[in-house]
Amino acid sequence: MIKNGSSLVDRLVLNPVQRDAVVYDGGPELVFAGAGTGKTRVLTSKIAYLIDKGVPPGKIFAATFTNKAAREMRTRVEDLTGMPVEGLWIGTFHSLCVRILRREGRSLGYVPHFTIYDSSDQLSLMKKVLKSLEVDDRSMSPRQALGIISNYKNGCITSGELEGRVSGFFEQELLKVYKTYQKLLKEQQAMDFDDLLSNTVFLFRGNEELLRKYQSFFDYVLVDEYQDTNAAQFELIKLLSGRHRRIFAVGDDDQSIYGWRGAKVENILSFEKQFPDTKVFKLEQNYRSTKAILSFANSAIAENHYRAAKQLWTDRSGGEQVTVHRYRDDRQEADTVAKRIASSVNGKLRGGDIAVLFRTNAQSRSFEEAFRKHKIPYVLVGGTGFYERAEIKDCLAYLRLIVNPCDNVSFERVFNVPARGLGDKALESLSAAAAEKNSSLLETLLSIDASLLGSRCQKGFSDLKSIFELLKEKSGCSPHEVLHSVLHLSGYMDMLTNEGSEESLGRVENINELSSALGAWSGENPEKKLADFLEEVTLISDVDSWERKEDAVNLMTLHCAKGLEFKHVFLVGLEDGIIPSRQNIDDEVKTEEERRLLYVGATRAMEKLECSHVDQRWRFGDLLRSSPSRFLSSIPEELFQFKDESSSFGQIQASFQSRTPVRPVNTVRQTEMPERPSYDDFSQDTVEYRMGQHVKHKVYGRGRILQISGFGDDMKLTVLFNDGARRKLMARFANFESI
DNA sequence: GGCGTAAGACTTTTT
DNA sequence: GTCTTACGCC
Repeated sequence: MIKNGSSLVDRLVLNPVQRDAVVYDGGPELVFAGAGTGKTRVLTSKIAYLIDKGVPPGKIFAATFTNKAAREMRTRVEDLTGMPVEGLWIGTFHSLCVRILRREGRSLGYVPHFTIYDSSDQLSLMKKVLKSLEVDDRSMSPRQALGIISNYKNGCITSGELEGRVSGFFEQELLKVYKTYQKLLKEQQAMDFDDLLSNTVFLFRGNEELLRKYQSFFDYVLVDEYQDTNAAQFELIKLLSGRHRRIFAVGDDDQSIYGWRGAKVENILSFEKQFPDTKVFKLEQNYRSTKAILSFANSAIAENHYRAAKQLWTDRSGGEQVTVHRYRDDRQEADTVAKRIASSVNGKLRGGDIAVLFRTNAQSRSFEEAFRKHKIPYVLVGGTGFYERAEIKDCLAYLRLIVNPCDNVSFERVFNVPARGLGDKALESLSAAAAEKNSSLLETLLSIDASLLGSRCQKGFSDLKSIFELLKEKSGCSPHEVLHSVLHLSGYMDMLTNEGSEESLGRVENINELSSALGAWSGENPEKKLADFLEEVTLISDVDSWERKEDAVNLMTLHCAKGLEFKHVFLVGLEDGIIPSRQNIDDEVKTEEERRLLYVGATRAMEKLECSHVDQRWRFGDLLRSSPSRFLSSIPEELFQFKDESSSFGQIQASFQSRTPVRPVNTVRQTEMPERPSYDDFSQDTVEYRMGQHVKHKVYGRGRILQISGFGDDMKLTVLFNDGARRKLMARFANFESI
């Protein structure tokens, strides 16, 4: 396969710009890599090139966006170099940081086997924090508090730094919450996702010697998807490459879609300022899509102002025209897409070559139903993952407690599962004892006489105590055996089998699946421990476990689709309020991110792109009317073909824009829609309402309309009144007074 | 003091 | 439509 004598760089299949980017070795380097321009190829070639030049793999730090990308890149590098690349630091920022924190976290007060809290664990902890601080839950919701704290952490701002900087009651309150939340995390030897990044930064900030050690430990710092790095990741990169400045970043500002998670497009746009003497390469030749698709995507993204100048091109001329379909409702949309897929799949085009991409997970439902109905195999990427199921989380909570007995969140999750007569009062008395001993709940339970806790729950406590005593003895066994013991000693399996319902049978099946997954994992990683399994399971992402199946159509969100490609792509639900999302529609910066999301979706397609929007969509059990996405109206008509299928005859219409006027934001007005005979009854609406409209109610006073749902006699209005209450009213009974 | 039922909130996107 | 929370019952 490999010609002897030729150097590796000659064997790499690269165009001139790609090649220049791979061999450049003169300091900071930024590669703008548009969609489909061979970004992964450049990155893997670069790593292979460095290794071939004699850089030990262990001296390369390469951050990718998903674990899947890391796995694939490792394999490709091994293919290119022809040898295993032991010791290469490649992974997501989160997993690379965990690796550093497990080694060095002691100086931050963490044991090596600390627990990683996922978002539901975070929520449990935050609820506890707000309760203990007696924060009025009307002024601050747990989610809101977590969101703000997450922003602080992504910016590496400690609660200490906030001190003295905050004013106002809410901020003072929040600071207390932030402090308590962090204090509890540390007491429980747990970190949330944000901590993994920020704590690594704090570790290096606070320890010059350690920083120097890691600065010389890594000779090269490579970052994929640079446009989606946040402030913490940026600082980490800067710290690690501080000595040698050998930093190589690849990204595409047009594909920055994680701003809501703290990612900063500025990182890529101001890279040259941050790292002087940067050499910039621009990959603009697209090898993925047809010209028709690329023109459509280019035109959509051209509306954005905040972006680096560039223009993707391809020498693949022509291709099938992009189509935009209009459907009556989301059911028709799903059904028609399913039918079209069924008829287009053949020997050359398999289900696995096709993807249906949507903005929100909720949209997947109608497609799942339609695919089942038409017997089309599909895989849904994401949604509620296996490891988020209650029974799986319960099992994992037991396992976590064996690894880390300080983990009170896990303890509270399972201390009465299966039910053993322990409730709030029992927890209260144990908590009090734990506070007195300055110890965790489980450790307290194990160390004290159960009879000291309330008389009523003694039996339960002594049962629980002996369960964990027995489990402790098993902690030296293989992870698989430990899980087995958990399931049987805790009574969890008995609980499910005794119940005997269909649901509990499903749960048993899931647990068996977990058990075999753990067994298989142990087989593949004999040297790894239970703690490693728990870590992997927590840091796993939706796409990580996705594998293209030959015949299964892929259903996923636009975010999940990043980095993937499919021959045929269906971009569905292109409506105002969906994309751009309702909560981002009034904000210019956020709307630009939504447009990039559309761009990401469109550029996933290789041969055929089919877009759609619907007139009405079910939401919360109500039928909501929608209008085509504003993004569509900025794309020149000649770049796509519009097909109105909302009346079931699917006649082709010459023009998109002339038939479907762009309507003002969120107005609900039947008459603005093009004529649709079957829906004439809408016009019976006698009163018109707008989102945001101010109204005055006889009883509740003044307020503002937040949402309108249903139509005709069923129209419901959600109104936020000035007394702070949110009420849902039937429009026809509302009888608002004139203002 | 725990357990079951009904109203209530709720959906953007995820490591 | 689904998951969470509050309340009343046993």
